[in-house]
Amino acid sequence: MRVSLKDVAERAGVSIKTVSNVVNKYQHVTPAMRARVQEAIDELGYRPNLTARHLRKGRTGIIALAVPELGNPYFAELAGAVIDAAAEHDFTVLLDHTRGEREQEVLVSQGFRARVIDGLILSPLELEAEDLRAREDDVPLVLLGERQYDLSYDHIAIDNIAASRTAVRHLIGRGRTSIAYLGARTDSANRPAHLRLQGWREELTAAGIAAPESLVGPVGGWDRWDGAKAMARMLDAGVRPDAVFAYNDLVAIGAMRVLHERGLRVPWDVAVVGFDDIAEGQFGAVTLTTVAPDKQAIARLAVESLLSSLAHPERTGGRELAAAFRLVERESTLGRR
Amino acid sequence: MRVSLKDVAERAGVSIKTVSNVVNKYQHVTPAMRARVQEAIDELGYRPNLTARHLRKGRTGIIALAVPELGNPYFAELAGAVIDAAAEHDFTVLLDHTRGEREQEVLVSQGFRARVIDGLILSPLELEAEDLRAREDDVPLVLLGERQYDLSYDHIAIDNIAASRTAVRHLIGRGRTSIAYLGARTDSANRPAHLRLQGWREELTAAGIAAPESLVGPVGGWDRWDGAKAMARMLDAGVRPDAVFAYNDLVAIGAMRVLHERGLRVPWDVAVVGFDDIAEGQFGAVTLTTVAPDKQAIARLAVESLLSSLAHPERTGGRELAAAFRLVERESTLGRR
DNA sequence: ATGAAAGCGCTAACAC
DNA sequence: GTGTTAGCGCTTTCAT
Repeated sequence: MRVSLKDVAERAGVSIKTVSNVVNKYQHVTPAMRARVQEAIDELGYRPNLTARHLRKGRTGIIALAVPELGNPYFAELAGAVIDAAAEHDFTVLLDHTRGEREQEVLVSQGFRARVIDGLILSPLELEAEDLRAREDDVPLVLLGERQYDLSYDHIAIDNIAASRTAVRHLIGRGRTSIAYLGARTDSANRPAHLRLQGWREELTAAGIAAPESLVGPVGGWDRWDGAKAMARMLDAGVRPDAVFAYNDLVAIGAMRVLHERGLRVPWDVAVVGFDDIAEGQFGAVTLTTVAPDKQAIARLAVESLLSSLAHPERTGGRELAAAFRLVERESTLGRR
Repeated sequence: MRVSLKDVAERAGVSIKTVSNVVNKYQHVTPAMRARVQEAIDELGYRPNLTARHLRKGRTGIIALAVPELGNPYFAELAGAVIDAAAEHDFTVLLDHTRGEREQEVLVSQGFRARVIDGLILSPLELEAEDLRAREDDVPLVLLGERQYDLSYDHIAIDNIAASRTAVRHLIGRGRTSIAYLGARTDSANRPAHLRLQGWREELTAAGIAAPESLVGPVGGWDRWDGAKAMARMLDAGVRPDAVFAYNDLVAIGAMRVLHERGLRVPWDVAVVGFDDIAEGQFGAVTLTTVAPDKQAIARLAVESLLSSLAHPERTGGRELAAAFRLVERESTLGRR
């Protein structure tokens, strides 16, 4: 069996408490005693049992992060940022993915997948407010992303409407007049993309440009293939926009592939703007202009929100925490020749 | 405070043991008793404290996965596969990243970053055999990837030499005669890419084709920018291969970008093969031919190896477990016009 | 089939 | 400054 505090105490001929004091770097221990205990620790190769410590303190030092899909570079990059932000506070991160399925998201929010955590950061896609209201788990929860629930949980996101308007404004500034939006979810249960769609509509309207439904491309998901299908469907319907604003970079990349296959040149024939600023957009034959959310800030805010909930359990959340974003201009929206 | 077994026992008017029996679905409990206890559980909203259970059982149900960088889609996709494989056995996954730095890898292997885990899956880049030999942590460890240490830890990888030879053979079969290898690490401490480089060399030699050092492109890392720099350097040196075999897809994508910028057309002027089969390779103006390791198999083997170590601690590892791979042919190696 | 009690390894009051 | 002890919530003999 592993060596415990007790073993070390016996070896050093002191009490358990003294060993504990040394291990926990307690101030008031005489140097001589510290040295003696340390020697016993080294000889026995003692390593504290964190599980026991956790049981005693009621904290595990682990927070969970649940995202829809690690295959989406945005979430993979975000996960990396969360791991770093958590490490700053000596927390480790348990990672889970939900495939963007409501059922999985409910399970995660209820703690059925990981129940040894001090807090949970969840990026929901399909989760409903009622699911959250029915939540029985008392582990602190922070929500990420477009969905807004107006419940007593902190919510971290960029201003999606403002970000979308910035993207569309950029396209308008480049002289585009027929700007499609790719990434609308039609099924009533899915509202995440609504803010970005709304921003697209608002900005076009403000500029006095038409925003017909024919320029709104529905998708079944938000991956590259979904973008490709949506773009193909729009073109097949005889709609030929001179610009595309996509829900995210993956959809944009899928759309660009189809435009390429159809002989439409980006940005000359069609300009494209994505959303997320995944590294992939910096490469390819045409680099991608995109809205870049500050992932580090999102990660930091999420972790800090959780830690503050841990420190002050009585303080209910419900805050809207906004992270910054910026538009990164690349080749996909260069001016026409 | 949270409700414990004791609270439920009092409410139901039974002993702790009986409640425990119900919670753990122990067979020999009378239906009536079970119902009574269950009622108390529901009323009080009891949820077992896993930390306490872990302390008692000496297991946490958590395994850790440490990869170099989540920003590399290969590792992100692999992480997703590991999470799924672990979930099959009711384990959750703690994720960490090392940035491919030896120091970080040592810390992780020693358990300094996460010490509440039942096992560790580590994908090292810079870690040395001596680091592993000096390892004091007794948590079961499984190694992933190209590096081979021949120590008493199970190691899971595809046959890198065979995979590389398959890729190079494919290029030769397409009529390419000047095939560059992009992704050699020159600093002596870094050998991960050696197997793939070796495969490249072996296959060319077997085909009677020259494999001059001028066709070996050194890199500082294995990201897109590294691939771009390496390709640019080679072209700047006046070397003009008609094919490129890259260490991984990211390097290949970086190289393709430079080829595009220089007006060299893929696959017509230069064919390109990558390694990893990340989703990104299926899109872009030119889709990428690549060696596809079976990520699900790798994840499954890693998790199973760990569980077997847990079940049989006496059995030392040291096995070489091979996962399958296949060549996925896409546009980047289509025949010449 | 159910109960009593010990103890996993640790921390934190409290005592000396 | 150091020792004693209770107890975190659970599982697990051992009784009954």
